[in-house]
Amino acid sequence: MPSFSSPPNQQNYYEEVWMIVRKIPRGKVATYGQIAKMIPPPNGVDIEAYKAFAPRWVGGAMANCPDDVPWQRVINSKGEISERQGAERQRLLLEDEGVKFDAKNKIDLKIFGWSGNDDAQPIQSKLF
DNA sequence: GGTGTGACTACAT
DNA sequence: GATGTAGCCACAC
Repeated sequence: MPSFSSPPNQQNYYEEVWMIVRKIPRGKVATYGQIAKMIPPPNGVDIEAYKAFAPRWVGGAMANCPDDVPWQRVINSKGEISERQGAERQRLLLEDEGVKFDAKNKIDLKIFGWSGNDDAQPIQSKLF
């Protein structure tokens, strides 16, 4: 596997990515950039560099994710599945979860996009 | 130690 | 909206 990251720090970063991905509720999807923004850059990494490459690190995390991580819920910023081996299975898994694809095989992030707070469905009577 | 590359994104044209 | 380009990390060869 390519694995453009192996150091302990990066492995730890991977675990953070997986933790967030596991938090994505069924029927919702998140983008690489969205996940990247939820995770602070590792120590020693410039924020600018992180901002530019974090999405790829998330992609690397997905490439090495355990089987219990719903990697299929992680897509690119366009709301489409990044083509690769297994992309077909990814679409099937998402459809099985209730995620709908449009004519262009794209997902409407306005509907299925994950805000990052799965336990805050009621906008009322929550914190604040 | 230079070069290519990877499940990306944002901005410009 | 579809292309093209910049951004700039870590790894394999």
